[in-house]
Amino acid sequence: MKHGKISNNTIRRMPRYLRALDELTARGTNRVSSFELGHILGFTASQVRQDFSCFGTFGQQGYGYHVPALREQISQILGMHKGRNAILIGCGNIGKALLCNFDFSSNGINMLCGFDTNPELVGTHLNGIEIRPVSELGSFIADKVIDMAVLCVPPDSAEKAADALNSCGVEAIWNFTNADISSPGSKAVIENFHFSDSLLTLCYHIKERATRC
Amino acid sequence: MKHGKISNNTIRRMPRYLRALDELTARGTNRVSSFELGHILGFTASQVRQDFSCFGTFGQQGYGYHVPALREQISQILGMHKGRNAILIGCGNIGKALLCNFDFSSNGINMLCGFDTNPELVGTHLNGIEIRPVSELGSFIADKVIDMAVLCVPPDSAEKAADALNSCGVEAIWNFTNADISSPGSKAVIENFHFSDSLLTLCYHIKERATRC
DNA sequence: TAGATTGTTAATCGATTAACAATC
DNA sequence: TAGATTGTTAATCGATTAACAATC
Repeated sequence: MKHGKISNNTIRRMPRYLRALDELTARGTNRVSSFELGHILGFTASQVRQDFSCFGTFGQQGYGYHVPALREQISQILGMHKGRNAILIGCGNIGKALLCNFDFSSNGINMLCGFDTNPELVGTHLNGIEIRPVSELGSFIADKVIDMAVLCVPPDSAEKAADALNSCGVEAIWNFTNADISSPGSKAVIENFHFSDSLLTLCYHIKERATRC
Repeated sequence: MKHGKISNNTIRRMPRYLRALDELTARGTNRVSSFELGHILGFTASQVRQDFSCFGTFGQQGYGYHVPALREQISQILGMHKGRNAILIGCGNIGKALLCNFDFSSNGINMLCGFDTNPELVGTHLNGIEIRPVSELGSFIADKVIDMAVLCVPPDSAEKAADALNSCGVEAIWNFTNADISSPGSKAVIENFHFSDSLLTLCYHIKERATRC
């Protein structure tokens, strides 16, 4: 699978292709053209082909793309078969909702355990996942490969928690703290998930629409 | 406040400026240059000035920007003072976490009530917000202005729920269903919040990093 | 074979960066 | 006044779209 530097826009479109392909599979569709796939997602056929061509050649001239094969290719591109180990820090409302609700395993993630400072939570299980005391974080990570930490602590503890994870050698942080964590020496990849950024964007569009009418 | 067509990238940067300004305020900083503000967020000074210039002139030559004034301007741009009315559909784990956890009011949103089909939830309150039966959705909306619906139903009910909201004249949908809702006749603005898209992007970066080493 | 559709190269469009006169 | 920093225009860079030869 060739590739040089892939643009961020292209990378962010890959999970959307995956979702569209799953939808097509659910409908029993076996074959799709770049035009049709683009149409589902609101992209041009050109863009679809351009995106895929960054990673290799997955289609067939005159035919299009075989849905199950393309889905598999994209899932490879995204590294979904790697069985990444993850932990979750901060088992308050959001952390709890993620542990109980989000299907980590179908996205290729093994959620090993949660961590919290609250003694009432420590020792309990959420959706079969044990909650451990944050004090054990270092020793827990020490003898394992932890690819990802899902960070759900309150905003004011975010920076400190991120530093701790960085020094433990965690590869990636999925940041739900609503604080920007930008530890200067940070080596981990950070994916920020800011609820209010998304909400405020929506508010802007509501306002714009109102002033146009 | 002049403006023509603002690029999507610029709009999505506005909430981040807001967050950076709140951080500066918390530190007691009263004045900031485009360079400093950009530095916090990883943008160039040029980009910061270019972004703001889409909406007007908020700075002062030789001085920079007055932090509280700029914050207020951005909050105006985003329409945060409008007191938008919102409802939440689907009070399962994610819906519940949002109702209990997310500070709607500090983002200028009045969360009026939740809706669910589960008779055990109907009539209860979450964080002081009443849960009503979905059957009452139409009549509830009928005599009010509902600017936004936060959609937290299971993926397979997403399309149907979105259609219902559309026909009630809801302006905007904040979509947490992990399904793409793209009702062709849809007039509402839709902001998708897909957990797995974000997670898979992170997985990609982990994989890339691993293959580079 | 004729029709369809790919992968890729070239053209266009838009967004970011650089430069600089204006001015606080 | 001298220094700093804006707002804006011009230059560059990158991403999207269009076109088309290759070929299933």
